[in-house]
Amino acid sequence: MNEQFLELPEEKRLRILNAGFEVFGSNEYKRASTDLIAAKADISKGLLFYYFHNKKSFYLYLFRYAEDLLKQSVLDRNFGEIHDFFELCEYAATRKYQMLAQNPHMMDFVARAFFSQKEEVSEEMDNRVANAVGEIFTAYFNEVDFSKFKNNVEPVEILRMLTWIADGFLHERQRTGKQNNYEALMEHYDKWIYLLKQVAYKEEYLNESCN
Amino acid sequence: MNEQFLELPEEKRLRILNAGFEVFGSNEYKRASTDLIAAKADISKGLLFYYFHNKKSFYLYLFRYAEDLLKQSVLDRNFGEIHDFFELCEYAATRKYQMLAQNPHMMDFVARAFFSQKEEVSEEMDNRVANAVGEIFTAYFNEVDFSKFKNNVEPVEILRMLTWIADGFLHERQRTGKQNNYEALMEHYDKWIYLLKQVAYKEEYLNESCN
DNA sequence: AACTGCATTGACCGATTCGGACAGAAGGAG
DNA sequence: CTCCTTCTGTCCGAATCGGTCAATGCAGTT
Repeated sequence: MNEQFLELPEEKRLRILNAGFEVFGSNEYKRASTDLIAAKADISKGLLFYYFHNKKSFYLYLFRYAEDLLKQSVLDRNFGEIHDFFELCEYAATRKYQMLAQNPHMMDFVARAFFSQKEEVSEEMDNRVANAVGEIFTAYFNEVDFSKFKNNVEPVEILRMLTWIADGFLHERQRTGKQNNYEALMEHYDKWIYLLKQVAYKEEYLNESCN
Repeated sequence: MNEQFLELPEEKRLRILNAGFEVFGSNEYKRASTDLIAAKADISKGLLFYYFHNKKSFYLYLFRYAEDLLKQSVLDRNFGEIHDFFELCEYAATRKYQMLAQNPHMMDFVARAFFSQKEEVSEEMDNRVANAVGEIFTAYFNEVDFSKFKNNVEPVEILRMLTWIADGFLHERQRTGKQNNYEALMEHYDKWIYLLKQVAYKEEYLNESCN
């Protein structure tokens, strides 16, 4: 990468990055053409290759950029102060879907990068991906009071159900071209939490405030 | 389509169809190359174009073929005799995922055909898709006794949650390269039904046999 | 053996697309 | 005007694709 790229006015820099996220996010690597990226960024292809020596180095720059942004967004420390399982779920979901709402193309890019196997970039990717995933989930639920759960209910199972429901909800709305999907999601989220809390928590914990 | 295609020995005919499902199922239309289809079917490209005059007509033949198979599979009439909501859910899921297990490539193809917008085939597709979807869900839950539900619980919400959980489960296992995904799914399915029944049904219906 | 008719092959073609190179325009600073 | 950096648009060789077609193989008939 040409260092001068970092000196660019932010508006232009983001235009280029977002064009990359969009095109790499909706096409596989080989078919994501630099022509299209340059067009979406409203610059010439020559300039794109002036800042990034070749296609692959641009792609890898985008990946590291997204990686940083994601880490930075996930690893705020507020979650350490939340002790109720469902409260923490809701907090995490809020943050996750806020980010999705703000950077749709970036998340497309990340999702695709995740699943790109056997492509020309994958060699360099595989290591990075493996790391980025594991780091997160270990610490997250450390401060939660699991004694509220019934003995025969596995908290992690409830978490997975909740995640799948939210993702399914979102996926269906996107498929049918709906709007305001993230707002709608968080509206439903409380309801799902309420239902799952019924079956997961011991009775004496069911009446806690859920604002 | 060349009528002689139908006269082919079944093994060869299915080889060609499955190659088409696989390649169209994992690439978008333009990038799904007839070279690759012919190679996977173990025939020459010339022969493929001998049976199907061009790429598009082959694609459309595959779509109609899949459409027929799906309808035929969904519209058996057993579901009319099931009156318990969760029993019917499980029955439908079993059939759905049996089909998925047997025809993975075909379902990839269908899924992709669903989402292909603005591609060269889409004009011919849009009508067919719209029809195929609506026909199914209206009749399905007609014979179910909804009086078992608590008043503040919406059956359709429970169904959606169940569907999303199952799809999420399956997607995660496929993503992580697991095996025997459909068997594992149906093992978990009972557990999810049990949990959701707790919150959905009135108390007097909770002790029914669930074999 | 020779002929016939059809299934099947694979080399080939023109069109398109792509990554990348490069000559030079544009434009500000002195 | 000159110099320098930024930026453009065109061009090229390589690869890929849908589709064609002359040639081949091969079963059946005479």
